[in-house]
Amino acid sequence: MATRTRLDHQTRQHQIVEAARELIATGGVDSLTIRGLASRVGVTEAAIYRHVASKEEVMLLLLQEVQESLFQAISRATRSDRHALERLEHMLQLHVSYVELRQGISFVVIAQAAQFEEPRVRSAGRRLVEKYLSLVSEIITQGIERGEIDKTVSPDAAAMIFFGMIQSAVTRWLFDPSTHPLSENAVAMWVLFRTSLEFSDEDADRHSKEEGSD
Amino acid sequence: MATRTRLDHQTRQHQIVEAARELIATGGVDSLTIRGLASRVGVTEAAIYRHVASKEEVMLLLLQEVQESLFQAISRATRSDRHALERLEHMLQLHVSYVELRQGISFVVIAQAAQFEEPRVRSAGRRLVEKYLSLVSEIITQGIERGEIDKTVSPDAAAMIFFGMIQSAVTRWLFDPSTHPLSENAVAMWVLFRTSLEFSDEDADRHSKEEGSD
DNA sequence: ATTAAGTTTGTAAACGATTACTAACTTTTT
DNA sequence: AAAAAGTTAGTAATCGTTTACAAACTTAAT
Repeated sequence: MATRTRLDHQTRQHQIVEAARELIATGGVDSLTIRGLASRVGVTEAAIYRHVASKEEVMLLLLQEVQESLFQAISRATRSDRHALERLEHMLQLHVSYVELRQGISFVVIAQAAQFEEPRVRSAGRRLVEKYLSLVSEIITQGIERGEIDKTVSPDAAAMIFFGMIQSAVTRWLFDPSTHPLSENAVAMWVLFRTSLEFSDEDADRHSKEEGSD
Repeated sequence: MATRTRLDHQTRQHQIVEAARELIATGGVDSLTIRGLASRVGVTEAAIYRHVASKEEVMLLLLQEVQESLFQAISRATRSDRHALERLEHMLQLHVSYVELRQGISFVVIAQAAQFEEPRVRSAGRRLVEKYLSLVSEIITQGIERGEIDKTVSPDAAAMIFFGMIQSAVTRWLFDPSTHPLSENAVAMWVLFRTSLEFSDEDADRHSKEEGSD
């Protein structure tokens, strides 16, 4: 029988990133230390450096992991065969579930990256935010082209409001999760926000046309 | 003249809080250290403890200062003789100016307080957010009562979107101030968001006073 | 098949630097 | 004189990181 105790490099690195995520989730960014990582992974501090160059790299890997897992989580909402407003609502719901599952780690990591001095960490955080905004903005742009969203809507501004809705909901939720349920607040905001994306009643005849290719 | 030493004490304490603000503004929350405070105030580290019990108290005082200065900054927009939408727009503008002036420390401090373990710091941050939301919510409620805002609007949800707009604008701005001007993005979002507060065309009682000036 | 060399992954122990904070003493203010 | 506010000098603890070394496994040469 082969010995299973051996773990390859990538697995360990992944363990480290996961440990980083758990540390931050339970104790905030200040709880992310090499000692804490070592303790949680179950090895010595020096062993951490076998799989990671520095604490800064842990932060970069974590940022990368957050980006991948977040976009993975909301990917189901981006199928373009649905109505734009439905996609956005679904996306909001998936995003909220993701935040709850990961205990608001994305918010904390982004806020931390924004005050980092180190350019690589900063730009990793910046790219994450910009990529998210682009995704939302694209859905809205497509919705306008298809006549599902009012054409006077600025896609970029709408994307920022969408992102901001999640930020404000998470902020409140981080302070007091029990009295500020995430999905409840998110839904309440969405109900309001979607009215600004929908058509005014003046142009109501156009929205009922059948969708045609090209 | 026999000036009270207590007043001097408060002056020094105020210097310390201001130094804390500057440290965070330039280098993030990690830059807030007793050593850094002492260096900026121009005294030794031990002298800091003559006016402040602990670093935690610095954080509490800073939270308090942020709350006072923020509400001071936006107070001009809360005069109830104006149209609710005008008040909100003015408030957004004043808030944005405040963030620019203080280099976004309100955002940073709130995000930090949200991940603090210490209950006093946490609840100080929570109260700040809740007080802000209440203020916005009240303006909207008043606007509904006066018939200036659609009565189907949920004041609490609208307040959270309002708060979220600032958060998303500041987030982007912290990452890249030059390419994401704060007020520009804020105005773009406001233009969109206000449409969800205004009346639908169902009630043809057309209010033709957009500016409201006499 | 055995041996030799190389790689990977771990350890124990320490590194210098920095953290928040304190005790004891001196200076300044009232 | 007494209180307030400053200093010097130090604490123990923790930080990220490095060094020296060893066991385990892989590969190559004999």
